[in-house]
Amino acid sequence: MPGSSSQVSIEKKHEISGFTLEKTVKLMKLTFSRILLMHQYVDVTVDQWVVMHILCKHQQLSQQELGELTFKDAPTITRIIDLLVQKGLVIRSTDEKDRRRFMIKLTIEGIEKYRFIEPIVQEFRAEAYAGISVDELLMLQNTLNKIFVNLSKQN
Amino acid sequence: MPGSSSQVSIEKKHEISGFTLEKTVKLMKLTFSRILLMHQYVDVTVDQWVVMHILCKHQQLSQQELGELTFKDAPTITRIIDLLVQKGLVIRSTDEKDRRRFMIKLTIEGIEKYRFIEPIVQEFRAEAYAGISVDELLMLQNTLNKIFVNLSKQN
DNA sequence: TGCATATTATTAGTATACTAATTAATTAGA
DNA sequence: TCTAATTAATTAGTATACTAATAATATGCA
Repeated sequence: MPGSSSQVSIEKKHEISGFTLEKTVKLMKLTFSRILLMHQYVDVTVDQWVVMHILCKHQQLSQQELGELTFKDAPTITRIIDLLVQKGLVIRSTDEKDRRRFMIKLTIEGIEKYRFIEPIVQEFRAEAYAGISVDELLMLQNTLNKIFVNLSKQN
Repeated sequence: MPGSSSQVSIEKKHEISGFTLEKTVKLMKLTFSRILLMHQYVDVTVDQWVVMHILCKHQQLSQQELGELTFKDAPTITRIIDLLVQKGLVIRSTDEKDRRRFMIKLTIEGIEKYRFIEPIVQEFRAEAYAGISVDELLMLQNTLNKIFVNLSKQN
């Protein structure tokens, strides 16, 4: 019975909650965080590193741009930048064209620290994705993007 | 050249960071949280609801068991339970067999509230997973589990 | 041109996540 | 039986996420 089959599929579909997604992300972040902690030279958190990663890629960005690219809200960006400034890893300077805006960039020390951490990240990813083919990871990416797009329509 | 092909695949694999995973989870949680906020009767956060969900499924659990099943750490469980007790949604009672342990269960009100929220969750999931087949979601689940298992070996 | 509206960053408050430490209770082993 | 080791929950501290509000600045429109 086609209707019965469809009903079963819908119920099966709804069993798959965000729980698996969330706990996997949590474990990834937790593991990566612990790996960072093992290096004495490393004094940045996972999220601080994410910000540094984006800055290294783009050279200089406003806090707003940073927030968009890292998918973090403004107050959180402000706080992360505050901490990175304290650690001497980024510089916050005013934008000549807009006095409300700050431009953020990595210091020399920030770039060096980023470069030190990068291979650690690669190592971590190799472990996380061990035994998973590129095709499978691309499919994962694809499905996640579908979910993201679905929910972006809501916001 | 076989070596060259292998090298390209490895590089491609390492571009896929946890970023897509994390931002999707964040958007899911954020969207769900906003949907909950739209209902006046609902005064629980996403994470509080997750705890209630597990309690409804298992009737009564220790805090430790709750933490394991929700993948949350002990201090966080303590705080969430504190808030749920304040809201009159769960009861915390001592375990007769072990005086260090508390047993947690939903109140009548807690069960009612859970029942009220459940269809909201289903609705949310339907939106998040729109246009995604059951097979694709199962593959998603499968890949996530592989990552989880990979990293569980580290901890 | 002037003012209403929008924007950028910050502050404050609440909730959650993680580490470290502590206390009281339980377990394991000599 | 006694004690060292382990366990369950809590407290404290730091970091991040989200909402709401605010002040200063920029933009849009009459």
